[in-house]
Amino acid sequence: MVHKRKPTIHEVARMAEVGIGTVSRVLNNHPSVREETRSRVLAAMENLGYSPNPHARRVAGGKSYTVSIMLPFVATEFYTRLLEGIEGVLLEERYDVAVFPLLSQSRLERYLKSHTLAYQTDGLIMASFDLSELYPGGQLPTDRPVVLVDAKSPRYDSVYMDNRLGGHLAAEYLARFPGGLYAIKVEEEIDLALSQTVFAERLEGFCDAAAEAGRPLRSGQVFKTRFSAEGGRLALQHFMAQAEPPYNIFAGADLIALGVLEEAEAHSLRIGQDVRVLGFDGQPWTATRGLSSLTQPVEAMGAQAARMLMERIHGYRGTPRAIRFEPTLLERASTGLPTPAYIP
Amino acid sequence: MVHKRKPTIHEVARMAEVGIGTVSRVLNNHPSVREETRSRVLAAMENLGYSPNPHARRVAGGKSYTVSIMLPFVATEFYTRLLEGIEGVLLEERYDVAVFPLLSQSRLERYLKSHTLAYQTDGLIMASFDLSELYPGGQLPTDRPVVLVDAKSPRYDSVYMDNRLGGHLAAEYLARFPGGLYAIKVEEEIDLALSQTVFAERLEGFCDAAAEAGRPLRSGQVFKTRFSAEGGRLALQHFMAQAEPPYNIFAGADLIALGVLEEAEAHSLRIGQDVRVLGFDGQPWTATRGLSSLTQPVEAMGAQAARMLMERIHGYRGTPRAIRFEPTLLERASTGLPTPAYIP
DNA sequence: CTGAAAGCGCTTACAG
DNA sequence: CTGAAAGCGCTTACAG
Repeated sequence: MVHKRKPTIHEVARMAEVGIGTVSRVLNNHPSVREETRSRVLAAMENLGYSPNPHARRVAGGKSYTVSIMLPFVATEFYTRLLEGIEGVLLEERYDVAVFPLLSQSRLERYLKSHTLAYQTDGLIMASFDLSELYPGGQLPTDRPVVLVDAKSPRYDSVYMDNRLGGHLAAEYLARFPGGLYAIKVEEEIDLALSQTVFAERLEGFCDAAAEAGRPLRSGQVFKTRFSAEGGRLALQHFMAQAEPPYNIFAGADLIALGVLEEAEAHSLRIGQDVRVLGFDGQPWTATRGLSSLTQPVEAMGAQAARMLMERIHGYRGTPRAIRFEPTLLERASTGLPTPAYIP
Repeated sequence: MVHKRKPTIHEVARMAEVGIGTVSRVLNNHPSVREETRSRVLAAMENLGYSPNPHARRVAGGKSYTVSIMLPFVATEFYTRLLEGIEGVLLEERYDVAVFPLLSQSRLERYLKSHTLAYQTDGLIMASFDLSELYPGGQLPTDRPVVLVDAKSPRYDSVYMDNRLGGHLAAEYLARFPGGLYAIKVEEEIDLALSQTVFAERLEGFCDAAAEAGRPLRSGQVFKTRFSAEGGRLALQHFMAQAEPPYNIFAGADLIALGVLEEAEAHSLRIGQDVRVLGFDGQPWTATRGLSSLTQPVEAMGAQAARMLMERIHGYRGTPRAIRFEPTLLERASTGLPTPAYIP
């Protein structure tokens, strides 16, 4: 496998019989290129298997055509889906993506120093960090455009989920069923200022709405655990030691709800009757497990954030915008919906 | 805060009263620069707050001065520590680091395509992937140097931990105590070919050595769970339902061992007597919890991998090397070692 | 040991 | 609409 040198803009220009300036113009979607010329250049690129050298573009143009995404080092499906959404629109815009999993705050600071890669990019998407806690004034030490996702700030464009509303919907829904109301409180062990509050918000919404429905939760009806399926198992054990079925459980997250399902099965409790459990997130796998869940359009949130960042990069200067997303309750077998007949 | 343009090599040259070529030479540690000249240039850089533009270096020199690290999107302390070790030596060598959390195989392939950032780097460190499963022939589609860490391959330099030995040591140690021998099997849910086998290896080593010691494990003495502290709690519950104390438990990972400790406390079992539990990893926090553990020099493994990669980048062409690291048994209160008196 | 110059692969006014 | 040329901030033979 002999590696011939990558073709450059010059070879493309020669083959398309134009100047290199023109090639550069089609590369950058410059409007003033005749359609006929453009397609000739495009054909030459295709033919040669040409792709522009990003480093050269950065030196010459002062732009990097890449965007940094900073997210907590927390390997949940949420971030996988979020990245999927973000990268989808960025790659379409021919932008590259550099992901920076933040393992600690010292890392954030290093990343933002001028000589590192992260700083050399054209914009920044930060996920799940409360900036006002990280920096006085809530302003990052960068002059590049910034968009927050799964977080809010008066200073930057932000895209966030209304987790409290999700908790509300959960309580209103579960309160309709016979039996006790229960909730699982997920402890967030993220250190430092990288604290997240999503689970706390969901639970608050749940407790508020439960009280409004005349069904306030006592402490025995809330079980605290870390984020794991096994935590859901422990929770159901705990509730079973307190009272008889049926149990109507708001798990706070799909993963936890999965554990509740597993433990219910181990005790031969009837799911959807003795135990009703409601997750949160709407992970793809909940469908096959028949798990009811408050679905989040995570990919859409990511895409939205990416689009707003592109607008900023392209020069938009308006005041910071905040886009709120709402979770949707999806009923399935785990809260009693009959399993639909299989229709081929 | 007015942003003045970053100083370039020209300004440094002028201030140091040398040519730009000389500045470049000290930047690259070229040997033929007089010591007096070098320090004059260094002083000018310091003075101006100069740092080289990495993109320009990449275009001009054809090198990127950055290394890609690919690792599974699994947020355990193991990877935090590994990165710490890798970045330590890389940053010292003035190399930048791009981290690529691999969320799926399709991502790996995209990353390795020629136009993306990952491909533009001078070398690649891959953590925890079994290459032979990912690619036929176990060879990555890149001509850059590659080093594997927490993995092995006949084709590339690799740095790995002898997990089986750790299991052995655990069994030999725990078999000395009165009471039954137990183990926790951690299920690895990593999808696709991104499968990991570390936990399986630890357990195999444990079971082999237990059998050799005349104490083979029956199926009731092994509990299967996902990677979570709550899994450790369930495990102890399970063992308690099988037999009376004492229990000598090999947890397979510190996080799981933590759950065992928590559950033991909840049942007022005496830790170090009724329950002896041994973790794996040697996480920093095990010290304060008095958890005995098989410690892994994770940072050292990372550093070793980084050094080997730098050698390759600098032109070393020898046959692939494999460096094996060994875990060390660290005794603490959780296996009965008396808590040491506090010495101020 | 060191300077001047050519060159890396692009972008972008400047003229036409 | 498009070409020729200057320039981005470096590296690296080439001469001294």
